[in-house]
Amino acid sequence: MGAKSAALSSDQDTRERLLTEAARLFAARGFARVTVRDICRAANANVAAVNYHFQGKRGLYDAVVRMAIERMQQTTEAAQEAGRGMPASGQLASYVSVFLQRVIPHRDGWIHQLMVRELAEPTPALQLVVREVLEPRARYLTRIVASIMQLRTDDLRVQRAVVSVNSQCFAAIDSRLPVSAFSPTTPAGVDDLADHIASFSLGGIQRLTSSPRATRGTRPARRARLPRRP
Amino acid sequence: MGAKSAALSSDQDTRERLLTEAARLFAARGFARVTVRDICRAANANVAAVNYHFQGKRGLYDAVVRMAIERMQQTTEAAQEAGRGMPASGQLASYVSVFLQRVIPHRDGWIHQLMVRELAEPTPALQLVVREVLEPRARYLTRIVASIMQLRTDDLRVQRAVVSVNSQCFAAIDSRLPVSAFSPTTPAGVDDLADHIASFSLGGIQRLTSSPRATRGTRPARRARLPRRP
DNA sequence: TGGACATTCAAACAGCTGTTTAATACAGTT
DNA sequence: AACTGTATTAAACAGCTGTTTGAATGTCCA
Repeated sequence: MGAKSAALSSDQDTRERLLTEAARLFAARGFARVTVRDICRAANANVAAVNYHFQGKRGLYDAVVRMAIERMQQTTEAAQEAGRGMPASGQLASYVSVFLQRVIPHRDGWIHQLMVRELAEPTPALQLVVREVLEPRARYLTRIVASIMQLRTDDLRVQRAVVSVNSQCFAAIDSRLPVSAFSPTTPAGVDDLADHIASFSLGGIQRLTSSPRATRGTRPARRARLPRRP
Repeated sequence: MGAKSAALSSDQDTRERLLTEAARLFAARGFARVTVRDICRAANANVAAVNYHFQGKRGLYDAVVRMAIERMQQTTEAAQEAGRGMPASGQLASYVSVFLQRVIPHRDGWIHQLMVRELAEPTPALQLVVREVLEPRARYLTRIVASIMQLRTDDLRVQRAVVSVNSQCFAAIDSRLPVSAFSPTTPAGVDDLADHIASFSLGGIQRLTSSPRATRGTRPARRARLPRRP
């Protein structure tokens, strides 16, 4: 290989520097708002380097997404590992906790910023993320919830409960809205939040299980037919 | 006014046509991926029309966002109206139901597509959306939840519960992921989903209320000042 | 050494971007 | 009739976009 071995701009080679800076920039500003020249300037590389190493801007982006997927898979694995041997409700709490502890603080930030953007303007890469990360996580959670509710994993009530849990986790990740008491700053705060989500969710699941339909006595009458515009 | 009265391309004038097509396109593809020329072609208008009527692309986008805000405020109002006179738990269910019924089906789709994109790459307009739509909704929900839990509205447990409820509603809106049993197609399906979210949430709230201390030793504490960002 | 190879570089390319311009058309008023 | 202000138009503008080029590097192995 013809690397310049040492000296000069950095100790990692150009390809790696491009990858690092591209991840940071794509996450921070989105695919369309980052120019190849931005990335190359940040990575101390020539404009042509992106095309040389990644066959274009899109190729570089795909490489970044693939990098993100790997990291997310590690998180999935860790979250499952932490609950091994526990009862289902403990696994749920454990999953939520590990998930938040890993994702909220530290510097994994760029990954989820990137994912949020990818969801907003999906590229072919999104399909890969869904299959390799999101679906496995959902399957794992589904097994847990089904176990708690003592229902089949393909029961609609189970699948809805899973989404209810998942959506809370995602809300905790979204740093998009400045609002929300869902943005803890300390590790203890993250633990607190994880406890809340797990507890809230277990309560919700319990309610669904005990009364497959309807709410306590406080049925909201029959639904007021909504008027209003088409 | 110097409109061509009738005939020709359409019966609404250029300004309105631009607004309509811009809303559709911005929602479908995002701000950066829509060109002024795209919009003008779709609206049968000249390229310069955008600058003439809206002082530029950004001005047109702002106008679209303002349009979206108005519609969303109507939804907020309707959701609150529907629960008037009910007990708090009924108001919660009612809020969720009206919210979903209005947002999920039919052709309000562009509004929330637009919001998702705005969240992903915020413009100065986002601040307006937060203040005029999101915060009022959150305040209303907060009053309801606080009433159910019999706690102050500024109690951290209340605010977290509100986010838990809200995040489920947002998940139901997000049509971004093909996945999820959260994507009903019929009005009855929407009702079902609304029931689920309301029920799940009431269960979660109940659990939080009955066990003030979380599942672990961590204390929800008395009104820990909410961690504001520096 | 000298050729083979991978990598970097400055420069140029073609294309699209939002915006401006200056000319024109047309309704209503005087 | 001429004047006025609004609205539309085709054409051009300046700037940035991702990508390509062809020459110049440096490194390794025969």
